Amino acid sequence: MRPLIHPAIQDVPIGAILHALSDPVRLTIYADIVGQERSQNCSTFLQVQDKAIPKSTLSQHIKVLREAGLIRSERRGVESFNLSRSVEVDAHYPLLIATILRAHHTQLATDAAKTKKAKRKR
Amino acid sequence: MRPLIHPAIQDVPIGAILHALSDPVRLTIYADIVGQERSQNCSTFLQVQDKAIPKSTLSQHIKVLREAGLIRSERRGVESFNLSRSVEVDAHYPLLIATILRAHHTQLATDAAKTKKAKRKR
DNA sequence: TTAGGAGTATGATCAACATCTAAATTTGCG
DNA sequence: CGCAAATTTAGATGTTGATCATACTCCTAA
Repeated sequence: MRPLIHPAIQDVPIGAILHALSDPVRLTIYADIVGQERSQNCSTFLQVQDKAIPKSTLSQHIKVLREAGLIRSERRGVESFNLSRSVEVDAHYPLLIATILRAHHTQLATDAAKTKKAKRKR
Repeated sequence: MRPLIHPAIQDVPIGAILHALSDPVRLTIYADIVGQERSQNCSTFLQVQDKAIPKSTLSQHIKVLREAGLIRSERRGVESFNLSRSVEVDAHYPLLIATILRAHHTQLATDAAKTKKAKRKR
């Protein structure tokens, strides 16, 4: 297996980061990785938003996040752990991650409110 | 011509915003619109980064920005002016725009430095 | 040493996107 | 009215992206 690619943040175009996080599945996974203190192994994400995801799909998503410089994947024995590179990203693009994640949470809350309102109307 | 679509910010998924700004051409155009106090007509952007862009392509990019809730297009006579909706976006997703634009500028600076260094090596 | 589990690579498929040319639409003006 | 200017739409094309099934590589434990 080829070694995993972990680019330096300066070499990652901002567009690649935005693209990586523009996918709802990836944004959810990434929010999870950042949120957890401990790093996560892949299998943690086999369920995203009540939807089962095949492990190959998952692996692709994680690859995109990794090659956007957002996470680091470390192999420990059989499994590999994914941890956020937010310190590095913050150093180069201050507040970027925090702001996007905040927007993500805002949206989750907004969506929940909408669902509630829709139910009330029925 | 159909009326232009200007969604409410709450109805725009964060992914749509990130996707709209993940394209380098669009990010450049958007940065320009936000940067200018006065709104811009389309023809302003016929040149982006030393590259000529056909009007129709430009129109598409502006449409994506508009439907991501990022800009407002107003027709005045024959032409249409584009202005940033940053106040509205800020209200819903605080700091999002400023942070992304800052990252964009950082990247421009970094790239310039790289080019300079590459030239020095020759 | 080998069976099994974790993750990755490959390749297929379908959808979405970026780009362009050409044609259509809208508006202002003679 | 009828033309010209600014922009949008339509249609075509090549590219990238998302998703999945399958096959593969590594590592570990029995």
